[in-house]
Amino acid sequence: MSISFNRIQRPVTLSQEIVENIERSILERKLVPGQKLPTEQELCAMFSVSRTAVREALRMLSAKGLVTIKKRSGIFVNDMTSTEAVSGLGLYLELKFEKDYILHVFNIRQAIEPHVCRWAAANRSTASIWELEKNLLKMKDCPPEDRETESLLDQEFHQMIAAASKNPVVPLVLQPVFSLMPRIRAMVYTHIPNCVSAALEYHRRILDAIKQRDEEAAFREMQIHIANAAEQANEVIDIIDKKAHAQDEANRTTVSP
Amino acid sequence: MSISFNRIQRPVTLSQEIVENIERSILERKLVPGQKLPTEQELCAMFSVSRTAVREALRMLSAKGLVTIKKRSGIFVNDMTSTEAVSGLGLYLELKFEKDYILHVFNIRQAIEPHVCRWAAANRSTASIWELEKNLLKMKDCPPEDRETESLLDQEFHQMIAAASKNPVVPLVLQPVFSLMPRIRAMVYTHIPNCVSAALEYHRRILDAIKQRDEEAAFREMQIHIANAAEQANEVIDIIDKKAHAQDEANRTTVSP
DNA sequence: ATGTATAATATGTATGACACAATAATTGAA
DNA sequence: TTCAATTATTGTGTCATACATATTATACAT
Repeated sequence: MSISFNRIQRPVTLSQEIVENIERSILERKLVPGQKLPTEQELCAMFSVSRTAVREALRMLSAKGLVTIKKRSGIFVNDMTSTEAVSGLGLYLELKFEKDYILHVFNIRQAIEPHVCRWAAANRSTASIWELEKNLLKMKDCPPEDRETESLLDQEFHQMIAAASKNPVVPLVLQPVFSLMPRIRAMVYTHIPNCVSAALEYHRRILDAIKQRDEEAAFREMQIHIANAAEQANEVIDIIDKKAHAQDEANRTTVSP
Repeated sequence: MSISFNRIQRPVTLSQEIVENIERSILERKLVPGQKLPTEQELCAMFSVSRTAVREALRMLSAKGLVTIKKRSGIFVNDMTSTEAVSGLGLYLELKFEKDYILHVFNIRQAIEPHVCRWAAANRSTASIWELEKNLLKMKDCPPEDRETESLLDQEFHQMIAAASKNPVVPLVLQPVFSLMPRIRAMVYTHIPNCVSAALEYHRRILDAIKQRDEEAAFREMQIHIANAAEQANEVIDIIDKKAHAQDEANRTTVSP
């Protein structure tokens, strides 16, 4: 392995320095969420730099999700949500995704989600039960051919359980999984166009367990649900591999007759 | 609860549009990592906008980690790493951290890491074994009073196991956990200044299991290791709570004599 | 071929200007 | 006096221009 050195960028740009400065202020709670920052002009004066530098710094901060720029109104410290915090993940996975992520994702789901479900059973509020019931109703009313909606509801169900666990780190941990699922589902549907979803029944049993605060049942039912989904995913992988293989054969025969 | 709607910012700024445009090109692989983008001037011409708009767009893209701006040289499409992808997480957790995250993090670690360790035992390469051995040696040589280094090595060990699992989603999933651990460790050390770490022994047993490809043992040993760490963490929580309580009492008596 | 000096290039920063929407201030009506 | 409509002000969005300075390429000398 040949190591490589990165170029040394000695003098940081002004805008970066401004970014770091403001970022530090936010981290140190000198600037609190919702608070309005000084105007561009004032910032220019404070840092003794041009508006160019200040504006570029503010754009970077907004791209990072630390501030919100309200057009022609002002710059405000943003109350970062977990969703924004992991927004970069979506882009990353969009770029790096490949088909064997399907198995990897399901392995992880099998490991984590039953536990999360148990915690949900232990800590769920009545409000979350209500939300989950609503979700189930919507799924019941969803026409079987409307895959789009069904996927959304399925995802929502699992995310609501993550929230119901009352462990604030769980949604962060599961974010990569949830980011990848739409793509995985799309792949499943393109290769098994007329697969039938049994999500509704599984969700019903899971919700019942959570409702009754039956931690063991919640764990078990979620385990069963994910195992079933994983099985489906495995079938898809097989089909994709077979198709790829067939394609390969076809190519070989045409290339070297 | 009165809901509130956020203002709709219809006319997106020019720089935003440019960002979306270039972002799309990167996502569609029209621009590949390492590739140099046109110069600012050329981009101005292509989009028919001022240099201001282009520059602000480029700054946002660089803040998002999609491009790297080399000073006075050019703008290059960045090959996003998973670390960059979740860089926003660090900021978020810095802002949101509170003491009960300790328990939440350990709950999650108990749920996930044994599984990850099992996968590592199944899929580990000889290279990863070597790396893990090196880590263990360094930890053995680490003086017990050097908490800083020990923490780093401990974290490294767990991250290396995550990598050894050969599941590319695992490091992403565990990122929030690893982001929080330094802070948690710092808290432990401030409240139990002379606690003694038994990490070395546990790590030894874990590595042995992985080396022998003994999946069950790997699972079990990691489970034991994390359970032990969680126990310590619980003690710390107790101590903190007691201190807080004592402080509370003190305040009460001084305020209302 | 290697190293140095020069020129061309691209980004970094500053300044000034103006459009336009959002807010604040003012005015007018009930 | 209170509320609504109008006007004024403010602050951001965008453009144009200029120059500084570091990087890269070119040419030249050794």
